[in-house]
Amino acid sequence: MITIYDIARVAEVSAMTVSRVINNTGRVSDKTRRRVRQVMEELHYVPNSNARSLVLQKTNILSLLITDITNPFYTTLARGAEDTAKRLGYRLLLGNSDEDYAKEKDYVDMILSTRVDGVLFAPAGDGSFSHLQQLEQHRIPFVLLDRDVPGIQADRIIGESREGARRLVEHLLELGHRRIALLGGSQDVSTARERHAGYREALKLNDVAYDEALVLHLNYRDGLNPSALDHLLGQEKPPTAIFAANNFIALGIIQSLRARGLQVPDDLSVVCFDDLGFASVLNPFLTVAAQPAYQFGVLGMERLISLIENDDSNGPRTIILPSELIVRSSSRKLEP
Amino acid sequence: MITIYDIARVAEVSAMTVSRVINNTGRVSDKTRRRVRQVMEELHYVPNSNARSLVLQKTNILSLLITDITNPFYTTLARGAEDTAKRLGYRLLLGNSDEDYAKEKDYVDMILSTRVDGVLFAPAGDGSFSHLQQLEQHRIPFVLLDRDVPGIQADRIIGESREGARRLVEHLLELGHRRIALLGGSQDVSTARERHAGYREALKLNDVAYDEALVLHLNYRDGLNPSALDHLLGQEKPPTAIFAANNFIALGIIQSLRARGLQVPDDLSVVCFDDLGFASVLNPFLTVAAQPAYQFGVLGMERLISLIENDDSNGPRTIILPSELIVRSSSRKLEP
DNA sequence: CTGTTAGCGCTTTCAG
DNA sequence: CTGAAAGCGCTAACAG
Repeated sequence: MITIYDIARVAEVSAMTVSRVINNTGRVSDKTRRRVRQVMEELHYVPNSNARSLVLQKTNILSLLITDITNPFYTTLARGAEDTAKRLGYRLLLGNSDEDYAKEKDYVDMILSTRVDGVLFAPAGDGSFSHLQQLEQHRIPFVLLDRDVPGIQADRIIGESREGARRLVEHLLELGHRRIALLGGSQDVSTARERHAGYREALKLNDVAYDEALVLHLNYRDGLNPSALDHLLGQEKPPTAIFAANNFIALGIIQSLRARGLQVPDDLSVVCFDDLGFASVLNPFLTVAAQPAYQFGVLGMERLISLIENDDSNGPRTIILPSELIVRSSSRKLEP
Repeated sequence: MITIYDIARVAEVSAMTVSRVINNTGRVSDKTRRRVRQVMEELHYVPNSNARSLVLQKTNILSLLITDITNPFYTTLARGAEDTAKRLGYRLLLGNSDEDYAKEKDYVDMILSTRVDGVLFAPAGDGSFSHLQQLEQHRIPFVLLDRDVPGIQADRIIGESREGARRLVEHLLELGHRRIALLGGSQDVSTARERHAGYREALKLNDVAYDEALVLHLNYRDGLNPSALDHLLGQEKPPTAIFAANNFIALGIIQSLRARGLQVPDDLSVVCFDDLGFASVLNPFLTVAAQPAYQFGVLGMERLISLIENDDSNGPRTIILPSELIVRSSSRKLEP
């Protein structure tokens, strides 16, 4: 591996001068600068950023931690984050926690030992608290993405989960539905709680009683098991519509319904939070509250970098991104 | 930031002993080991992997370079790569070239300066040659993913593009189609060439003349512009079916067709290479040659790591992954 | 404008 | 079983 000393020797200058040329820092005569540059090219020199990081105490690496690399919401977000990191001159270390606290913990340890300059952190849930504390302890700047974690003071980019949920449910109410099931996420996750709250709010505003029998708390990745579905549909007054707290839960329930011969929206209407990316282009089917996933990534990354570079810390800032109600064909008017 | 010297001081040993405890190397008495461990915990010590990398000349970082982070083929692949890297104890630096040689070059420079231990490289095309040469020059092990680059000798994981294409076209031929258009990828990309070859092969085997007027070379990301489509459909004998060289080209053409009031498969059949992930679950519509994307990531990563750890270089090895023909409803029998 | 010295945090010798 | 010295590749601080 060739080092600045190698080019220093060949170019007949000191290593320091080479360093100056590389970083465009300090004054170097045009003549030596040119000579050094040429030798660097000839020897195919590439700076060693580990050595650089070690002395500068700055790695120029940022980490993006997401909970489900399969979900178009997060991949779109990742794209926004990646584009922005690249644009602003940072490298990106990717982590995928699979909604699993143990995996998340592993990544936090990796992140710590890598001495990344900052973390874009989509937490698995409230249990991420201790992981975020670790980051705080080590003074690693981070921005929370998509989900809030009680007890953590930090910059964050979050969606209007409650309002979005309310609008989705109100849409169903307007279509005449009164028995609306909520397939919610884990109560451990802030967005799931908010969407639950939005659901209740919509019912209340429209004088529809809240019925526990219509509410299930699931996992954003796995969805629903068959017997729970049996139970839900086997009630005296079964639901005529379903609000799924995210896209994957919706996909799961639609499949399960089909598997037992029920059609959407003919037999049940289904709406959900988060769009499906290009899948919705191919087949505009699901009625959704679409979040600006790409913007989550861009804004989060910009905020993180400004936090790092400008020590921009006049109190943590929260950016709230609205969602858009997109009515498609998975929801329909309830026949009397 | 706390270092081994800090814990050495508190534990009243030398830094070297601390290092030995961290790495479980050399002999250290149980008593000191325990004491050191305890101090590490108390002080929340986390090793600095930059310092470590610098002396060890090994970073434990691998890079995954893909060409389109939006495409489910690559995100699924990324998931396989990420899972495997984590399982085998490596960190993953992600890069997305957007099928753009300039961006790819930037990432290669980043990779070089990061001194990653290896690269999983899905090249943008034949023009990636010089980038791969750079890696060779710096003795960075890499595995080629999905696409081949003429002139580069390396391990690679590629799909059976030609056979997959042939089967898709034969499927259309069996349905009675004779005027089959190819919306191919750039001739700069090995998979596009192979799929083109498979298309010709299928026609030839079935005594159908190859007609240049039915063949377009596009970009895997962007697809087709409207005037080209006009031209294609405005021919004397327009196509009755379309073979799209990848999923995104297929999505684009289906949208364009819809935009001018044509229905798939009623007016034209459409088939393509690569599946659409969960989109196909929601709506099993497109007839495709599905590639085992996750396996691409897993096998590529395993191969790369074995290359690094076992210097497993009795000649580069090529792993060829088959694709599966999945017939769905976007292709149908041609009415006489 | 250019060079020397010291040190970032760690591990590899080599001694004890 | 434990420690001292040297160096990985680079840059900040200070001289000249």
